[in-house]
Amino acid sequence: MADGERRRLVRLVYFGTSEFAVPALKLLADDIVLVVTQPDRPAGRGRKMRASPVKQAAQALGLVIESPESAKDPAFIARVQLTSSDALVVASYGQILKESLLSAAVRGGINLHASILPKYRGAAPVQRAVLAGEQETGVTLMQMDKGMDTGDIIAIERTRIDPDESAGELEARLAVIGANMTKHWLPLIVAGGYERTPQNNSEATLAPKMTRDDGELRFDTDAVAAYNRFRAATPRPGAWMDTRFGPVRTHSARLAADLIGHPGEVIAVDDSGLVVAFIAGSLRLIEVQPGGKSRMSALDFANGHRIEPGSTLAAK
RNA sequence: CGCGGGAUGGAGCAGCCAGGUAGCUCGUCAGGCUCAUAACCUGAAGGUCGUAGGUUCAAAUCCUACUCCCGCAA
Repeated sequence: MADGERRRLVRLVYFGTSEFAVPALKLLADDIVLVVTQPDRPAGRGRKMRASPVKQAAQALGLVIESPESAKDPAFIARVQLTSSDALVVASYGQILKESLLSAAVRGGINLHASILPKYRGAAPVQRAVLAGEQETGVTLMQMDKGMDTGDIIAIERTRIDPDESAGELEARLAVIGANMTKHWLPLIVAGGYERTPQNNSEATLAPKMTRDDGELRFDTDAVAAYNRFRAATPRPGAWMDTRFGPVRTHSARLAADLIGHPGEVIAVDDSGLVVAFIAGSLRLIEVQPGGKSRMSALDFANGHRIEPGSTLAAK
């Protein structure tokens, strides 16, 4: 019954933490001898301990799980060496892997990254690409080295970014694309016959983690930029506006480029939402969430606060 | 015990601080207007004011406990 005792043609150690790493985990599960993910952390209201998405998925698959506080821990590295695996597959794990750890597997560390490297190296490649208004992105499979997302490229798969796609939706798509790509390439990698192309470091850009402040939609910014920001911050860390009713989260919105008004001005209120002006255009708010309340349609929000066209949402 | 907001007809809110006829914007239903309408006009239905206790002649409103929801911070 013990999965670890079944004879395997390919032996993988899988490093991952976030939702992005789940599809590949499921696709490769038959070859995985050990899953490594970040330890449970207090999260959410009441600071209850919460397991990472990868941990939850791994548990459901009945896989062996390790959650070292630090991946640099010599004892942990020793355990990875004992798995005598072919490769370490890494997807949004959240910690730097030392060279001594990477060398614990025959083919070293193989990383799945959600951008077209060398663009958007770092923690938030999908969100940053959407924020920048990119029309195309992709996933890269690469040979890990000691740097952050600097290793040699093995394969890249590109995809178009839909103009209305949120970072969350895009990331889910990329996760599936990346999972299939990894599944396809891994046998070739394990066999050893694969080409690597060094990254052009002069074209590299960084994609640091998005903070709550990165999600603020300011009325005095360009409507297109604000819409990109909304898409980039959805669902995390969340887009919000500072209004005269306090902070209001924006869960769903669309660009209304042809509706012009003073920044913060309410252009229209109807069944299709609440249109508020930015610079050179507007956003149609569809679903919002005032502080301390549940999410609601923008129309309900407008009804409750008697928001009428011509008034402003801007904080004084 | 991390900080804080909230619970009022189907939805979103006001009323509470200075206890004493349940209000607003929508939705729903009926009728009217119109070639017609998701538009407009008129009318109607619909609430044990989160739960349990307490104070009071009287509690949505004051006091206590509890349940549930949410924002922030991590």
